[in-house]
Order: sequence, then structure tokens, then C-alpha cells
Amino acid sequence: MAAADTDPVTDSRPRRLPRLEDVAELAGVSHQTVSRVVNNHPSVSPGTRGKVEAAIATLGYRRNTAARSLVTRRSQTIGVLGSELSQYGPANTMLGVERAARDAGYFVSVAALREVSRDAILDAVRHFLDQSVDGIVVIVPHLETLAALAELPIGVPVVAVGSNGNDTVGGVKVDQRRGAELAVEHLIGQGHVRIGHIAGPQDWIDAVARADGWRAALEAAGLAADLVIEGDWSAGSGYGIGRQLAANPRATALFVGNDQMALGVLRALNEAGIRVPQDVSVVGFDDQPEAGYFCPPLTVVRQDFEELGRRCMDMMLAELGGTPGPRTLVVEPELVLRSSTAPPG
Amino acid sequence: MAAADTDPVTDSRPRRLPRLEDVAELAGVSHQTVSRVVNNHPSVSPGTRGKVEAAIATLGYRRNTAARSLVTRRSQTIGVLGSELSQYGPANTMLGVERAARDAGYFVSVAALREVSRDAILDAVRHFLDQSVDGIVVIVPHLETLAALAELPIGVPVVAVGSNGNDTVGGVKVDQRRGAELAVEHLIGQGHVRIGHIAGPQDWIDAVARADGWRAALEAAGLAADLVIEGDWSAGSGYGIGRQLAANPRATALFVGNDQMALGVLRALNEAGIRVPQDVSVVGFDDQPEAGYFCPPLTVVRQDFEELGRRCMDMMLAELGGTPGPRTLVVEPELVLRSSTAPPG
DNA sequence: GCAGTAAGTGTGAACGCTAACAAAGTAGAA
DNA sequence: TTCTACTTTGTTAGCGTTCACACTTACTGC
Repeated sequence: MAAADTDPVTDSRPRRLPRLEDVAELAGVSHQTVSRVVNNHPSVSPGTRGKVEAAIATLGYRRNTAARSLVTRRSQTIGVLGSELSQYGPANTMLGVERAARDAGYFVSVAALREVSRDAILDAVRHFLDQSVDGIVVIVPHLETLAALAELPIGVPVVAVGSNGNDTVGGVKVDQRRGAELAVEHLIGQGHVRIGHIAGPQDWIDAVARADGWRAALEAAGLAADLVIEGDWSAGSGYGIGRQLAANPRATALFVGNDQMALGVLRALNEAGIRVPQDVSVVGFDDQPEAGYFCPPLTVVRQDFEELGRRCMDMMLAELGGTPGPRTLVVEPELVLRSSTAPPG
Repeated sequence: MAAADTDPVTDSRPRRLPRLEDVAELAGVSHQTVSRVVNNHPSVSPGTRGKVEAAIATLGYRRNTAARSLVTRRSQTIGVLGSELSQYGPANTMLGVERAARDAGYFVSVAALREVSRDAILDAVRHFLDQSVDGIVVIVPHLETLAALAELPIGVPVVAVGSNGNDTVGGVKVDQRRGAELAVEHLIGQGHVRIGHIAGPQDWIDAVARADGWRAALEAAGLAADLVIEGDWSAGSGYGIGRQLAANPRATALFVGNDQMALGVLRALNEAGIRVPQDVSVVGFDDQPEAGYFCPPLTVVRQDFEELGRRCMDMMLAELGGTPGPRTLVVEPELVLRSSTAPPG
């Protein structure tokens, strides 16, 4: 009885998945013809194609990726190397990449960095090389990352989100500097002259660019750019900085490096009885879905992360297709006005 | 000149990556011995092992995954099928899975669902089967998902987050019902007798379980469970519901299905001049990092999503190792008290 | 001293696919 | 008719691994 279940003779279940050869036999053609059908090769007569397709359907044939990769030396897989993937921005960028990749017939392999260090990055890259990915998308917006990537001869195209492209690594980014300028110009337009900046950690590419934009916009207007405090992107750090500022108010407007820190700032000001926007205006950065429901709803610079991810993949596909395009792609940010900003006084 | 760059004779760069055979030749052994070294097979003498390892290091040999998969019929890849992967919970669950998987030597392939539908799910599963993944982790907390999965003979182990396990699909979940009970019991303990529930969409497994827990806790205390309004998880829907309730107050405490909706509720109440927690207490669910910085900081039921992801992978590994353990794994939630709850009146 | 066992190593054949080439058939032009 | 060119199909040889097995050598126990 137990034997009947596994006896190769009496067992009617297929012992293994069907392969080209099985399809070929059923369709009465050679395995190569089946391969041609599967790969949409043009030189197959309509009649043959029909027979083969029928056989494929009958057997439920699926092409074996490993065998195909072995001979083509391509895995149809893109590695996504990311950190902070539970954050709104990186997560959505990854989703944009995933979508574009799957649409293009690629698999997406993910490696998340526990901590951002040279070793962790090299380890993840090796992981991907072991998997023989066809290309790597890097969503690790640290300056250090780019340096680490330059160390290893990777051998496949690399596209880094947030960076400028160079000859070894393609770059796709939202124009952070421009975003910061939009925010600050808006505040200046409302009549603010003391505009502070709560910055992200300065080893992050985007944090530096936002601080630069803030400074540039102020200087262009002849205003002082002397109030900048560095946080760590978290609501907690925003809260701490907010308390400091509440105790010793030095500005009528704050340009905050991201929405989470802005949330912390809002809460600290609220606790201290400082009204937003009547006493202080606040602008965030990212536009995560919750930003419109903060107290008060937050004026923000919006980044389209999914678009960013898609563009990454566009560049990657161009590279993989052997038709490299521009090495740098820039997505424009947008200012979204809500009620956390108003003229001073 | 151009020829010199590619001429097979004068070009000293390796034409292709080194393989077992190349290592074997350099070490003066057979390719099989090299294979044994690479796979940590015990029956290799220390001397031979040393020679081979040296040759591997010299050539920078890395084993070819495709060839290996072809013969072993295992891809060392786990597919993660997820929706809402930019949300705090699913994203962190995925990260937990990724971490455990990579530690166990597996690659992680991701497919994100654009919309949750039978077709989209089946499409993603087929995508993974095309890639011949060794197992699939499903982070799509819809009732519908489980039904769709049951349709297809998948042929590899499947572990679903948030579900109860059955014979075809393993289940790993945080005890949502218990979490809801913790929240409601806390409110009852503070003296609340009119406790409403703002629920998530009822086609989500977790939303149903939380509503059940809320109802059970109230009924156990002999209180009425008659105020439940369904939202869509978003801050916007929480805001809309909050405005309704502010116009027509019917409870002194609200158990809200997740943190985002709670944010919307807080904002609506704040706008209407209803104080939290003096007039109304609010409890959220998830404990995303921002919850402690809402106005006021939100009392929540915390779920450890990363742990959840790790457990998923534990179950998967047991399954893959041929030693299936329990079909259901439950992680305990925890109540985190902050200042959005207080005794009524 | 000889079988019996174990450890270490090598040989050959898959695994399922694609690339390159060969062969057969078809059609139009000379 | 015959030649050429093209289309369609088949044949063969890998791709780089692991598996099953065979072979050697060394050590055990009688």
C-alpha cells in the first residue's frame, strides 16, 4: 500500500516537472523548436507554434530558470540593496523598482542592511554576486555607501538612488536641493526672515543636499543661514530639538529635514504652548501619507518615490540592454501647502 | 588596437569566471574534491582542503548558483509575496524574514501586489514558481488571499503571516484578539463603560480579529459592544470618523484598529476641541515609531513585526529541512501605556 | 596474512536549457 | 530545369554543478 504510493511504475503522478523534451515529444517536434516557441523566436510556422503551445498547456510546462541561466549567463534577477527599508521613502522606492522590474520580466532580490557599514555593504554585494544578479540597485543614501561600492569590482551595472551618476555607478535622485529651495522660498515669500533648519545626519547625501538648498535660498535672499541643528531623522530627535527651540525661540519658521522629525517638533512646540503656524511655521520633507493629519497638517516638499524607483529601473534596463543612456536622472520635487505655514506675527 | 582589447590571445583578463575545474587544476585534484571542499563535506583530508582553499582564494572562485540549482533542484531562494509593503507592519515583517533568510543562506525574492485580487496573487505565485523558489512567505493579510492560495497546487511550502495554519499553509501571527483584549481591559480598568471601536476593513484577517477581541472583552465585563465604525486603515479615514464622533459623542474611550487611523482621530478630536485623554481616551494598534509623538502620545498595542518575520522563516526552514514543526506560531502582543488614555470624566 | 571496513579521492553521467550549425523543404529567378 | 536564397526544423555540444559509484590506500581484528 505504501509502496503503491511511491512505486515508479504504478504511480501516475509526474516524477518531476515537465521539460522541453517532454513538450517536444507530445507536440511531435524537436526540443529546440519548443525552445523557439517559448522564447518567441520568429522562425516557427504558425501551425507548429500552435501544436507546441497546446502541448505546453497540457503538460503545464514552465521553463527551468536554473538551466536557462546556466547557459545564458543571465539570471533575470535584479538585486536591491537597501537600508531603512521600513521607512516610507526607501520602502516606496523599492516598490517602484520592484514594479518596473517585474513588468520587465525580472526577479527582484532584496538585501536589507542591518547597519550601514563598509563591511555590511560589501557583504550584501557579495551575496548578490553569489546569486549572479544581472544588476544592482542601491537604496542606501549614505556618502559612505558610494565609497564602499567603488572598492569592489562588481562586474554588473549598478544604479544608486540619491547619488549623482559617474562612470561606474548610475545615479537617480529627486532634486533635494531644489526641494529645499522651494520650501525656503515659500517661507521667505510669506515674509519670514529668521528661518532655521533641522537637518538630517550629515553623512546622508540627501541631508547635505537639503541643508545646501536651505542655505542657498536664504543667501540668495540676503538672509542669514545661521540656525541649523542636526537630528537623526527620528520623531524623537525632532522632539528633543523642538524642546530646545521652544525654550529659546530663535526663528519664526523651521524647515525640517523630514516629516518624522517635523512631527516631533510639532509636538514639542505644542507642549510648550507655541502655536503653529501663528507663532512658528514648519515645513517638512517627503510627504508621507500621515503628514496631512498632523496637528496642524504639515506643509511639505513631496518626493515621488515610486517614480524614483521606476526611473532606477529604466536606467538599469537601458544598461542591461547595452544602450546606456544618461548617467544621472533627476526627478523634480513639489511643494504641498497645508496649514503649518503662515506669515509671521 | 581595438582588437588588442578583445583578442583572446593577448588579453590576459579571464574570459569567464573560474569554475570548479579551474580550481581543481590549480590545486592538483579532481573537480569533485573541490566540490566537496566547497560544500563542507567531511571526507576531505586537511592537507587537500588547504590546497583547495588556497586555489579558491587565488582564483576568486565563487560557485555558480545556476549550475548548482540545476542539479540540486533547489534555488536557495524564498519568495516573499506582500502587499502594503510600504506600511510599517508589513515592511518590518519583510525585513524580519529577509534577515532570517539571509542568515540561513537563502536569497529573498520579493513580489509586491499592486492591488489585492485573486489574479494578482496567482500571478505573483506563478512569478515565484517560474523562479523556482524553495518556499513562499505570504504577507497579504486578506481573507481572500488564503482562498486564492488554496486554488493553485503550489508544490513548495507556504507560510502565511497573520493566518492560522492548516495542512497546506503554515501560519504565523501576532495574537490580534489578545491585543485587542489588552487594550479594552486597560480601558475598562480605568473605569470606561462606553468603549467604541474604529475597525479596519473587515476583509482583513487582523481587522476581524481585533474587532472580535474588542467585543469579547466588553462582553466579558458585561458592557455593550455596540459602537463600531469601519475605516480603511488610513489616517484620512480615521479623521473622517473622528469628525463624526466629535459631532455626536457616544463613547468616552476609543479602541482604534491601527496607529494611522488613531492619528486621524486625534486630529479630528483636537479640531473639535475635544481633549484627549480628559474627554476621550484613545488606544492605537501597532506602535509605529511615531506613535509616541502624536498629540498626545498614543497608548498602543505593540506588535513585534520583526520577530514575526523571523518566526515565519523558522517555520519555513523547518519545513524545508523536512522536519515540519507546529503549523501555527503565535507571537504575543504587548500594551504600551502613554498619555492618550486616562479615567473618564 | 587476509578479509573487512573506513577514509579519501576520482570518473562519468546527468540536470534542462540555448547556441551554433546542419539539413531539409519551399519558392522565385535565371 | 537548375540555381540561389530563404524559411523552417533538427542535431549536437556544451553551460558548471552534484550524485552515484568505483577505485585506491590504510587500518582493524582475527
